[in-house]
Amino acid sequence: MDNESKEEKKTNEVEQLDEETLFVVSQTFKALSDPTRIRILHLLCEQEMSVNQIAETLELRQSTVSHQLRFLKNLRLVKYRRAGTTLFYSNDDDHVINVLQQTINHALHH
Amino acid sequence: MDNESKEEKKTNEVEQLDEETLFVVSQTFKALSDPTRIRILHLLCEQEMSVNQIAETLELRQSTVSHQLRFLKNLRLVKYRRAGTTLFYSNDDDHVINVLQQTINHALHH
DNA sequence: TGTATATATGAATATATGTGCATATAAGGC
DNA sequence: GCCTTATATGCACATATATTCATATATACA
Repeated sequence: MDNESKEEKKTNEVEQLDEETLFVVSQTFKALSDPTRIRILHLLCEQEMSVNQIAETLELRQSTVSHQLRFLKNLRLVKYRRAGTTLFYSNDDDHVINVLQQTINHALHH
Repeated sequence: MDNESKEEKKTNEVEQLDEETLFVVSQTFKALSDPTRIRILHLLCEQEMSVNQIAETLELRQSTVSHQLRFLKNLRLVKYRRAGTTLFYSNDDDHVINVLQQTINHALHH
């Protein structure tokens, strides 16, 4: 009989998720569960943008955008580069962006 | 010059998401943003299970599981089949399950 | 019809979350 | 240094969410 490994399951038994994995996964999806954050990430898929540009494009308050960018930054989903007083934000997690695009396309074509 | 279509973007301009798409996408990710629902869906990936089986396996109250299953059922992420007084729940959306597994694997191997 | 078992539901509660206002910080130009 | 511009942050508030208890519903069976 085969030895058990983390990647395999026993007969008829599903491995349970450890707490850390559960936390990371739920946090990731939480980032994608808010319409404002989805709009921001969708913008940043294709180009980098300053906080004010994002706010103007999406018709949101500057503080709202800044708050959400902090959220996304903490999860390392976005990064920024400074140019004077302006911060240009951009995508920093291809896996998550990919998952987002997949799901958007799935929703659009249905 | 090419005509514009819903699927293409103008030069340097990202198409904005319509409200319905935004709602569907955010709801989908909201379903995956809670640890309890993740655990339930992860269980149901591989096998169908009754409400009580889920509750026992995950050490949750019956009512908690039932509430979350209703949530997942409303989004058509799970379905059930009746056998007497017992309801066997199972996965009903391969796309979402796929996205979940992808992200779990991404989290596990990092 | 009555009882047992499985599941669903409503109300209550504690907690999390998103947004806006006001203000702080930071960088650049004068 | 002062002023302007861009962004971040703390607080307050309204709303959403997850869980629990108690109870309702539904099916099977004697």
